[in-house]
Amino acid sequence: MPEGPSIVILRDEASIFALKTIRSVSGNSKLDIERMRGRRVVAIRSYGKQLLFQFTNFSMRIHLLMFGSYRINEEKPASPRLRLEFDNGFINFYGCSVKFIEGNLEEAFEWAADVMADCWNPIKARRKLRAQPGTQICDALLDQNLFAGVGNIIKNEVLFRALVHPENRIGDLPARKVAEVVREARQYSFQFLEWKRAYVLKKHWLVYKKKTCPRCAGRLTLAHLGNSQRRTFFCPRCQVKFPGNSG
DNA sequence: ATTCATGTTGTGAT
DNA sequence: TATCACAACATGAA
Repeated sequence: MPEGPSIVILRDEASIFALKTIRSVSGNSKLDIERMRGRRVVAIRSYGKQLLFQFTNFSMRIHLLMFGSYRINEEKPASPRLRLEFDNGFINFYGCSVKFIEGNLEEAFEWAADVMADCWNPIKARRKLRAQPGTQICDALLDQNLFAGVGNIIKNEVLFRALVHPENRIGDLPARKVAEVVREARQYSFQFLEWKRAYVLKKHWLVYKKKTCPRCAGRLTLAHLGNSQRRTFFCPRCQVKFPGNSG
């Protein structure tokens, strides 16, 4: 479920509750979720992997983590962490993290860092990457301050599409390659969104959970790489490792 | 049946 | 003080 494009789909589905008033609140969240009762939803937004219900002086943030789920106008046999009821229906969230964000939402996030956002700023992303030459590119793609919304599937697919070996340090990549990774991060995320909407995402994976390189037909490598130690699928033949200058 | 994974946060140790 | 390893949460697929 929960990489940026999936949250965009959730946001769109939840948008039937934008500008509506919350009539009833329940759930097993330990927070003071009652504070939302009677309040009007000013906007339903997303930032990276987070869904946001914006109210007048605060916002409520849902993060589905790895296995969180939701239902709109539909029950499922589990107790919701949070349930919001409106005049036109309800939404349930399960197994997720709920948080309140006080004050102005505009200042709460760097909106231009969200790969799905209209205001996504690739130049800023490149500048931030350049500022950390020692970081491995596989870690950089998962850094939500650099690429909010990019998760492990997108990471793997982007690196393959750009033909970049995951263990390259940013400082060893030619500027053109850095730009390509940034461009692919945005482009593939939207491709992911379209395929997910059409329920055909998985069949379009080129390396994630795959065994064979679609380009050279060689065996793909699976390793837990980078600081994050997340699963990384890559073709050791097609994805280039650029030489560092320290040897 | 058991293990693992599309993710993040908090805690306690070092 | 900073960094790090680990636990916790939750659920479906292999």
